[in-house]
Amino acid sequence: MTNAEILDQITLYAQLLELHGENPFKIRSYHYAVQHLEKQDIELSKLTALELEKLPNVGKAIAGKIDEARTNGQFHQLTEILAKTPAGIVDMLDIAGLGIKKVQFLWQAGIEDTAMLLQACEENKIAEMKGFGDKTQENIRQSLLFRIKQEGRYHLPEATFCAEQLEKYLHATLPALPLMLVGELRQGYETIASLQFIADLAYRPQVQELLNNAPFLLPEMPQNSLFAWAGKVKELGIAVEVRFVGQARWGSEAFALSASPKHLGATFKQKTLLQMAVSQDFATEEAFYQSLGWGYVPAEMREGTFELELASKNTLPTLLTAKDLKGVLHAHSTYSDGKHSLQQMAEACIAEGFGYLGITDHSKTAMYAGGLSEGRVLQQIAEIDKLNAQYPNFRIFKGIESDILPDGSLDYAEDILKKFDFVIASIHAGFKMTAEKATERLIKAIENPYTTILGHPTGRLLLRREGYPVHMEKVIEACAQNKVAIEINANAWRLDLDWRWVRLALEKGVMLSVNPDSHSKDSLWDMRWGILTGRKGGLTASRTLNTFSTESLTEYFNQKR
DNA sequence: GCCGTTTTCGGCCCGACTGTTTTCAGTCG
Repeated sequence: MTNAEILDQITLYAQLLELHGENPFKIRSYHYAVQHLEKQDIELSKLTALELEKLPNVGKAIAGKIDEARTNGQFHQLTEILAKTPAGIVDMLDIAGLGIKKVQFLWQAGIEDTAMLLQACEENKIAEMKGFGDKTQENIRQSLLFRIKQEGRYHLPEATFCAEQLEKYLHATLPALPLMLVGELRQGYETIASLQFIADLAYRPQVQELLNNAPFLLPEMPQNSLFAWAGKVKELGIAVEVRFVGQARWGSEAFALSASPKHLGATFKQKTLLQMAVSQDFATEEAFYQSLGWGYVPAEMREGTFELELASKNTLPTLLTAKDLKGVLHAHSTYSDGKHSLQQMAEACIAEGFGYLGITDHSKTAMYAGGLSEGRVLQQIAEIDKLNAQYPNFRIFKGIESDILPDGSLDYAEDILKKFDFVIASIHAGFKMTAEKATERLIKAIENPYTTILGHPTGRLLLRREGYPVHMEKVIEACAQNKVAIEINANAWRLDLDWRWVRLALEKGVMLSVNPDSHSKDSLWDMRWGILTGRKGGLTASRTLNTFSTESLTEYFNQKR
């Protein structure tokens, strides 16, 4: 059992205790324990019961629950309290804008699930309840509608994990099986509803047999069509489809299943691309594009927009790949809310073959994340100097993720700001803004001479909350004017800048930076999700800040300052 | 429930923001 799974159980238990009116101090100690354990670089499932008890903020009671959870899957106190709580109430705890107190109140009022809650909102009943009001009701309604819209969608890492699991599983028995990921995951969308593959038709009986017996899959009934296997991944529920295709038509089908409707519907000599592809047998997608006299369009780019013209003129760019990246910008350490020390982060980057790390802990306003006071900034800078002296072929850049304050200013005075090599400016609080206000706030931060990179421009959390509304054209224009790069925050919950804006940023001459926003050394390669996002928008290595060599990046930072 | 001790009970208690209120409760990062 992973740390996250164990800690999720403890957090849920604490929420339920609060819902049932337990002592607040007791509840707080569960939250404290989780908060501290999240930052510990240890594997909970590997510690002995005695070692667990010795951890800070963990005593006999919590150690016992962790121990039971990892052996039995769930500790019995959680099982019991869940049995006393309607499932719909537990579900409500996840809705943005609803905390324990409000859920408690709704429960007492007889509203026991989200369907009832939505209906009550539509009937204007929530606004009339004590402690609620028009705005709260509307916020709840919006959260519920957002959830409904996102239902059945998954973040890239979990979808990718399932896809890789399936590939490994089939190849374990059939190493030579031609199998290819197609569909939305291959196209690199920010969230995923289903996994699609094509497999060689000649292997159909064996593959169907294997899939029907896969311990992690649930076949759809009735099953076993002649051309496809359908089902879902048991635990996650994500849909899976494997289509059987002969080698002769492999390219035709791969193409038909790995492009957006607009790309498929684009016309070529009075026919759509889809018609062109399926009316003939193409063994490879390359052969299909060649038959049009076009360059090969990578699956991520097949959106039916700018790529069509570039393909027809054979001027498609060579897209960014993982091996182009020379370093990591935007990472946190134990100075703020990261899990690993500055030195551990640096050494993890060295181990991955990177040439530099731009460390960017939170700034002082981000109290909840242990943001750095001026004193701590100076301390960190001193440590960076010391470490840099130790590493001959590696460089730590002094950075900060500075909060953009409500008025658009940055978080430190000039004497501190000028000590950094670079500054990522991000909004972390005060999301309730009109698009005008948000745009103005961002532009003021972009115009600050110390801002090097604009961090996660909309603040969205995929499948969880919409970002603040932004007039993105204006923000991109301001970045172009002020030579500020824009981050593609590669955390799979963000992927912000959205790929739909990458092209405009490139056209305006804005540099992009694929940033992992790492809070531990294990998440440096979250950058892979950002690479996908960039590729969808046509991002190339030369326009990506962290493909620069250490020397070029130093020069870039110096010029900016 | 955890911690720390003047060692077995008493103290623990973020802070900005929002939307309710009419001085504050609830939420959230």
